[in-house]
Amino acid sequence: MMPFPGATIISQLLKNNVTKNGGNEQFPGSGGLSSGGSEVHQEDACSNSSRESPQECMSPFGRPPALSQFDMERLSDEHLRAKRARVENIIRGMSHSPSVTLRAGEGAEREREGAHQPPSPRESYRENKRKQKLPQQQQQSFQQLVSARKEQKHEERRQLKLQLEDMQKQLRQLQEKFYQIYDSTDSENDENDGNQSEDSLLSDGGGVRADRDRQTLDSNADNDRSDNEISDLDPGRFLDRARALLREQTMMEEGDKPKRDGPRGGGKGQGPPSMNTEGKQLAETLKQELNSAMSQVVDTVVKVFAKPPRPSVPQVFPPLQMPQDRFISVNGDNPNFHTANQRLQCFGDVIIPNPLDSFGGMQVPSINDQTEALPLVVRKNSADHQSSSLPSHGGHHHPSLHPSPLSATVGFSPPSFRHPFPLPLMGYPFQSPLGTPSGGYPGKDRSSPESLDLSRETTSLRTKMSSNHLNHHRSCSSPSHPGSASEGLSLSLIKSECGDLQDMSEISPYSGSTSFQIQEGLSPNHLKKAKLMFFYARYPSSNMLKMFFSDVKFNRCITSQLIKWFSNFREFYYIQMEKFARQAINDGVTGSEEMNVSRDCELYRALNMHYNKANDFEVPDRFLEVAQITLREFFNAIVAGKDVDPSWKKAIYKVICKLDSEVPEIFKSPNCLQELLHE
DNA sequence: TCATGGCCTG
DNA sequence: CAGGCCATGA
Repeated sequence: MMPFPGATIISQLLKNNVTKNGGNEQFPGSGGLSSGGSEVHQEDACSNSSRESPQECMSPFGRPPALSQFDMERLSDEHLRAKRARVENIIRGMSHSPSVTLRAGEGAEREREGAHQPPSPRESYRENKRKQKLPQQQQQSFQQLVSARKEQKHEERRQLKLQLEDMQKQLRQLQEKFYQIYDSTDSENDENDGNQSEDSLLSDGGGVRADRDRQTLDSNADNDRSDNEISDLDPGRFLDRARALLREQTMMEEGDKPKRDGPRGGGKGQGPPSMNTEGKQLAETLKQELNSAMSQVVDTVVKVFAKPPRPSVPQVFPPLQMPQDRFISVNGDNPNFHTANQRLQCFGDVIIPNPLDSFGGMQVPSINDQTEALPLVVRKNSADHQSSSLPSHGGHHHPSLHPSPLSATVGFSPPSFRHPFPLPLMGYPFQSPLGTPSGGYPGKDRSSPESLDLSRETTSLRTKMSSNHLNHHRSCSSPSHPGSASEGLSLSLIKSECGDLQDMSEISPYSGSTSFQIQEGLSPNHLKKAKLMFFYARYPSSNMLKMFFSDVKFNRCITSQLIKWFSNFREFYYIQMEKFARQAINDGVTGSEEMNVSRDCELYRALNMHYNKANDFEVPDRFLEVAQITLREFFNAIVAGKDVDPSWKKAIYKVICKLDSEVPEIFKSPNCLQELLHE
């Protein structure tokens, strides 16, 4: 509703009626409204009732434009005035009727003292509601009435209220008049009419919220005669009907008694032709329309008067849950862990736009069909040929070459990286291009480091993007040609590959620094390093881990986590072994010696994908041997039916754990990743 | 009792 | 990959 509904609504209501009536008819009760007072006898009662609670009329708003606006409207149409005068005469005549007076008085009485008769549940609820509102309204009003000017406005609003009350009374009287007409024509058969009109009075006197649908329902419930069609008819048409009805009534009273039969005299069957049904319908519909209009007006005014003094309703503005709470709870006692950016990304359910989104429409390389023909495990005699036939040694993969169904999922990168470690992970020398290797690694000859970061990350990206597809065809044999790949890729792509690493670099105050620092947690790079170490050692001891992760401040938790990592690595490793061994058996392999593990076979690819996803590390040959041994162990055990024993794998584990080789010294360097991956 | 590994599950 | 649970061995 608008800020000035009290007045605006009324005029609007009347305007609508004028419009509906084609500008020729006027709302019957508007005469009383326009006069600024009431021409009816109940004026005193109405005034008293409204003055008794002046605070109810107060409003913080300015002077309602109702009167002037209204008068303008009235004066603008002389014709309407004439018509209105006619109706007012009727009303005046009605007001002398005892029954009308009584009922109108009851209406006023109700406002003053409450209902003498048991009110309908709806009305009693509404009245209680009103009474509950009063104290707050008074309180708020006194706070606002600090100046005489406001007092004046207050008075004006009260006047408006009075007018509304007058209008209400007149409408009631009009209603009553029609009920009377109806009663006079159909008195003996309609015992419900009294209650009906009473209900209408009760409901309209309170100004319940104007709900047309509800009123229609109520009307239908109260009265079976009510026709759904009727309640939807245009009020203007009913005003016409009302006048016709009145004319008819007058003529009937003056002249002879008309016949009660009529072509449409069905239903209750008593009454003048077209009077019985039409009168009922008219009464019904007019009642509803009046109720609706009155309820709307009164309710709106009351609502407007009541609303401003109560600025804060708790239910309207529930306290916002501050995201900081969640942040604190998430990060516990280490609020310095995240930068502001990081904090944003920590709001688990909040999607933060990040550079990774730039992949949205990106396309990934398609899967090479040739991979489907790759042997599960490379048979002894054919291994070399298979290997040499692969076209993509150091292959160039151009991401935009082939659109693929994968593009949809690949492009949807996770919006945030969840740090698995509760403690700060600062200072780990990840592969930042700004970092410089400090460890003197007497390594093999490497390719020149220029643009190696870019190419390496690009290769990694390529791998990562296709990581969902095990059969993705790519170079398996030689990670020593990484520099040739696609310098054209944008930096954002490269950054996306770093993904979690990038997050780490963003939050680390030591970002770009080569200085080492003992860390209190394991970083993603530590994980990567551990995976590479797995190529040498499947069962590293805790002491060995401490040696190779010297940049980590070891405690029980860190050790357990590292051990757990290797345990998980082994789990995956053995699962793959068993899977491929069973598959080989299903494929008809009869002897374990038929199986070789080469860099071209699927088993190796699966393993490499897991431990060396970026394929930027040259897997030692020894690992292939161990893998082959493991595979054959599984094969033999399964063929021998040992897998019926629930602990049949333990024997294999015993064998495999002895096959660990020494981890190269370079892994002891905290910068080993940079150095290793530069090869 | 602790450390470790395996298994299962989310 | 991590957590929980259990079994095992020192």
